[in-house]
Amino acid sequence: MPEFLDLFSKTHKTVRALSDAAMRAHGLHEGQNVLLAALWAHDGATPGEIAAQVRVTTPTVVKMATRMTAAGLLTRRRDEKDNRLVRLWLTDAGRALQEPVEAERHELETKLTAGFSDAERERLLTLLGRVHAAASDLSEPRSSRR
Amino acid sequence: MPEFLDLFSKTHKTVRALSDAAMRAHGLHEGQNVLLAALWAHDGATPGEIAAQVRVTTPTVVKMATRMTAAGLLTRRRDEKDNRLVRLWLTDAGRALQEPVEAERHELETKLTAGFSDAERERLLTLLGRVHAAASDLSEPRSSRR
DNA sequence: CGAGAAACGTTAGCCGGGAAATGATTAGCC
DNA sequence: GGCTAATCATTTCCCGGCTAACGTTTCTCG
Repeated sequence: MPEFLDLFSKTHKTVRALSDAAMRAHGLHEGQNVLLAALWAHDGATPGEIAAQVRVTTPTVVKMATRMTAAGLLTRRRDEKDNRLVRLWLTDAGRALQEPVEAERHELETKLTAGFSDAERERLLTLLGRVHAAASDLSEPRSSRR
Repeated sequence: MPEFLDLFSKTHKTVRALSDAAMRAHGLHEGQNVLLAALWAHDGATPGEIAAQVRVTTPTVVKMATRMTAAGLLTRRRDEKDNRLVRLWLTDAGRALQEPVEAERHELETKLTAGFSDAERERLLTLLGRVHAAASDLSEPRSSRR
């Protein structure tokens, strides 16, 4: 199996497990933190907006929002001016998670790159960034080519 | 949001989408290729063995095996000596996918690291490997510490 | 103004992945 | 030898993610 692909997915799996456990400690499921992050930055966003920003499909956001509403983290309300839109609003509980969750994620990041010098950390980000750019180009060949 | 965690998950998402599309071209769903790879290396393995090797839970393998059996990629047969065990055997169709699928994944890997010098590629693998090691240690603190 | 097009959210159905409970079979030990 | 332990696979139920189909509401254009 390809070296990079293999290592990359293995790494992702273990990192994801850690992230999952860290979020669970705050009563969240993996992935819900990114939806919350979108609202922390822009409360009252619509499912479509969030989906686009988080790079996920709208149905995914809708389902997560349903569960998170049931969990008391946010509320749904239709936009009064444009009744096609639905806006998601944080509850106090949802807002209260911002600081502890952000701290938790920052701590995880620190632990994962413990032992890295600033230069190494920088190199890793740069190289990963190039892979990301290459992957993005492959999935949606923007610009260039004629 | 943490820099590395963010970039890492974004990259994984796009890479995964590419991998998914590539596998779909061969009639597979994302992830099924790793199960097949396990069988290509050791036909007749049990769900538990595969799960351990692929770092996934047994139920996941069982469910995938059910679908892949229905798709004609493999067959289930209980071990004659130990009837608790179930052994998964490749069908001709499952075996026939090895070469094209491996080629496809190798090609994807090449495309993702296009433009990388050998040294850069090596650095990326090394750095990712360190993150993987750190994550593994965090999830199951083996050895050390007293 | 009114009908068709466009923009949104929602639902349904599938897949991979996990935890917990169940069921069957074998291993071990008194 | 028989009863309890351990070992496996399987089932059930969640969650995140995607695609496709659907229903509403708003736009737009004749």
